[in-house]
Amino acid sequence: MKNYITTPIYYVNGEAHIGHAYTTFIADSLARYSRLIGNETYFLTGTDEHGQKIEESAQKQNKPTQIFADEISATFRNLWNEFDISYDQFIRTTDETHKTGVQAAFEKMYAKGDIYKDFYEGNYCVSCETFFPESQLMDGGCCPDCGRATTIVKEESYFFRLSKYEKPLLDYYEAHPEFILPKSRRNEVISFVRGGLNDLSVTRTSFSWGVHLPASLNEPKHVMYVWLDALMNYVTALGYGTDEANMDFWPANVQLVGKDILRFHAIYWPAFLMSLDLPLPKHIAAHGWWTRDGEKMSKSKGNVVDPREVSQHYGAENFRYFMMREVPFGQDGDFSQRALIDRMNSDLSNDLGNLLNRIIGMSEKYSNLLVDSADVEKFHAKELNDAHAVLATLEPYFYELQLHRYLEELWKVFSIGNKAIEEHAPWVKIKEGRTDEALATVALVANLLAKASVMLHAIMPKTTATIADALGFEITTESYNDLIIHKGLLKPFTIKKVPPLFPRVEEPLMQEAPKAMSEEAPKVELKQMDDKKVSTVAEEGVITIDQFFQTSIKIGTVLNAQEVPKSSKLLKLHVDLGEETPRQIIAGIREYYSAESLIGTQVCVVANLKPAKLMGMLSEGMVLAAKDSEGLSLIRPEKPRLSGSSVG
RNA sequence: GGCUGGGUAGCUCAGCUGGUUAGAGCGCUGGUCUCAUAAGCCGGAGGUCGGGGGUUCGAGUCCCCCCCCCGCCA
Repeated sequence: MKNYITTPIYYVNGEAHIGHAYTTFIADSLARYSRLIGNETYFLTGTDEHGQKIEESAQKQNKPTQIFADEISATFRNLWNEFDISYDQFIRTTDETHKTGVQAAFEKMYAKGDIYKDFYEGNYCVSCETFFPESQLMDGGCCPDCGRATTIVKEESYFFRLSKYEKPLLDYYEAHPEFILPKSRRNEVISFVRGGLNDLSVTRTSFSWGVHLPASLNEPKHVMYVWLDALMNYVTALGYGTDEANMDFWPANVQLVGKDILRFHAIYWPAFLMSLDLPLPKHIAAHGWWTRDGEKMSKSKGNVVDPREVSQHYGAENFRYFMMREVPFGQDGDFSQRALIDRMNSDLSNDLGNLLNRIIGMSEKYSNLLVDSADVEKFHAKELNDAHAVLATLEPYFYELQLHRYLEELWKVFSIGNKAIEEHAPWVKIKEGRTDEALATVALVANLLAKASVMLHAIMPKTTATIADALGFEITTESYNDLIIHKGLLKPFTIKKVPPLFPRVEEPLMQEAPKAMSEEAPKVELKQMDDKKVSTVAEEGVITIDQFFQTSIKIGTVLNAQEVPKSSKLLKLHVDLGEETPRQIIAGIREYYSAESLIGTQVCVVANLKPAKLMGMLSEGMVLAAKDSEGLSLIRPEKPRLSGSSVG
């Protein structure tokens, strides 16, 4: 079977970040898995280098555009090389073969009548390389995507008849429910297409850094729209429009994209392919974003995760394991050193690494490091069966891109191993003279580790190669067939003593990201939790003194305060109300008060409010504050009072 | 505002077409072994399944209303 896997080509307007790494890790894992199980596999990545933005960035740096593109492109390629990404080709849209291929495609679409010449007038955002209709612009004519100013551009342009493909696309989505993954994204695309598709302007005359139109059209002023240019890379890489050398890999099996560029890949791209009479890829798979410590990453906050830095401190494959294991495909993930460390310690050190050490230790003591599978089936048929049952369930997860589930299931094999050792206690058997039984248990675990390593190989290629080496075999398609498909066992071997593969990590190894106070502070209405209660109690806006005193307001001293992750509004406070334990109060005041500034100060707290959960945390009270258009002001005692003093 | 998806243990989530005491991993906690990376194994605590109505012999699972969160579109 032929299997073609692609990442998007990355735009060379900035350096690689965790998002690029994530996409590439997934794609690499898919490619490695595909090769392991014996598929003929082609894995493509590369860089997208055309467009006005690149031209301008190069000018700013006073560099020829090509040199600028060369440099940034190289940073991506170098990073992937450092990460041992197993790409078969690194395409660049400035490659001559690519340009030729795109021109061939353009010619074909034109000949078919899918591309025609007209005029385009509209508000153009240089940064996003996109025209926006008047109705979509923000105040002052700014771009709805990036917020930068747009300019009115009228230019001669060629158009692609996207409207013609509205119906065929909808039919295709309908007939191929697995085309767009995950499903939630599919709904978005369908509803977008149902809203109607306009023809797409696919050439520009306002700049020149792009693929020129085919000579046959004699249009030297025009260059191609970057997205037409860029999307075509997936087939020009296989030789479309040139030597066609690898076109038998088309259609692609999985084309990975970030959720931000799904629309281009799920609408424009299949429409282009239909126009070219090429089959559509099996899956367009959109993954989510990463945040850090619950916050969006941005350069201005200085909390961007540098994949190189993480890998230097924690190990590239550990990082990679973490990303694959932590997040269901399509969902956003959160990177934190704590989460990474927890994963490494509990999954890698405790379950996997320690298990290997256990059998190294035993075989050294009991059999001079010799491991023989001869008696495994005799004494451990059950464990072996259980493990094979687990291994047999794994494959679909990979095809569904559910790598986190894949790994979760795979880990059951290590659990079987750890339990088997416990249950059969080889150290006891040895004392009883039942050496063959003890050694069978060791051999069982060696085989479990071997099998699991094979299945983990796509995610952690180097680490699993080390394990395999220690267990006297090599991870290849042959050993996959032998150990997994045919449920074979390891030949007798001498186990190699290796130092712990995953030393436990106790403390964060990297400097923490600066805790950014939300500097943009969007004006959002604070949720007044008790608005409704007050209004129901207060008929006609008047209450009795008794009703008022139903509310217990007390003076509290803030002992501790910290930002609530994933929330721009909330602070978590620990407030002393003179009770045995301080109250935890989640207060929506973060936009106006920093956590530090509150510690040690006094506030007024509604003490008998029914506890409520905010962002999953219990809030045992409400801090009183006054609010107007200027913002929020906490109500505080004029002079310090004892914690717990009542107000009224 | 319109349309998706979702709100289940401290955290991250599983729970197919409604059916015994609602599950997993991590975390917490009690116990225990000693081959091992203070790892492993066994046990435990912890959930009015967002709220309210309804259908049903029976609802986390179906219907209606409401609240909240993410996303897409306006």
